Amino acid sequence: MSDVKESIERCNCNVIHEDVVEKVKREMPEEELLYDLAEFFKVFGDSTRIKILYALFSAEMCVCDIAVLLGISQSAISHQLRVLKQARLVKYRKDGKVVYYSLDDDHVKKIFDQGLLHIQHG
Amino acid sequence: MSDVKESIERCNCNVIHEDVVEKVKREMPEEELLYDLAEFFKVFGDSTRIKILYALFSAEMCVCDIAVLLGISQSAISHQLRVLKQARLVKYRKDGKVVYYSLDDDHVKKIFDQGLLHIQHG
DNA sequence: AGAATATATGAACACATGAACATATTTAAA
DNA sequence: TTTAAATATGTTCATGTGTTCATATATTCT
Repeated sequence: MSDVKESIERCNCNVIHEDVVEKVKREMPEEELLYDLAEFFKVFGDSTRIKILYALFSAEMCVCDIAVLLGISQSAISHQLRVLKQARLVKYRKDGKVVYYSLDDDHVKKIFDQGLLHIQHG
Repeated sequence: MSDVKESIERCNCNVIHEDVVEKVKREMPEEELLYDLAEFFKVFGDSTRIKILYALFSAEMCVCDIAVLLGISQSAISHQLRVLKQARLVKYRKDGKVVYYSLDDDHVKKIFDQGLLHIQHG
């Protein structure tokens, strides 16, 4: 029987600090959690969605208001609201034909603030 | 002369809460800042980069170590480290042929923690 | 100087993604 | 029950992105 570990992890270089790699491997969260985290941040990786979220920091808004505010088509806004909804970042309330969206998360503001701190290179 | 504002912002719906839109418009940060913020979060929107950053939470590592740890090619790791470097999230130190990477930001951990809090739906 | 090693880089390819457009759905009013 | 209005959804298209492969650069060792 050949060594499994050896066949899986192959690298074209030799400087492997085994102790460091093992230590880090033990401290790393599960693969799936890190995947989910990346998916979560992917939602923030689009300026249209960022703008929508920032708008909702100020007030609850209907789809049309957001479209007018940002100068983007209603369809595009609706598609992005869907993404934000799936990520459980916004919630909505219906009033007749009009759908009002608002924030559904406390962490977003903190995350954005930390991001801004980094950008304004602190 | 036609009204400029009118020609720019056109929407196929009529339910526009002018007061809300104006209020939000005043409170919104500059367009460019929001764009930069989206660009910043875009860096976190990839699981390979998330893994690299989490690895560096535990220890300084050379490129090869990271490649072995994550089971990803040296080339791919190097490309992603470049992205992280450009975002000023990691720094490096050369020791002969070996290049050691480490974190260059205090906000990342806080941002990740907030992200995890959201995921583990709090 | 030449060989070997660690990392970086360029090009190509497969895949993901956002916007536009057309259309469907839902609700209210006539 | 038509009609109109607000929003949602499906499709298409152009663009962006991550990985691989090949190769370049840099550094050490002989």
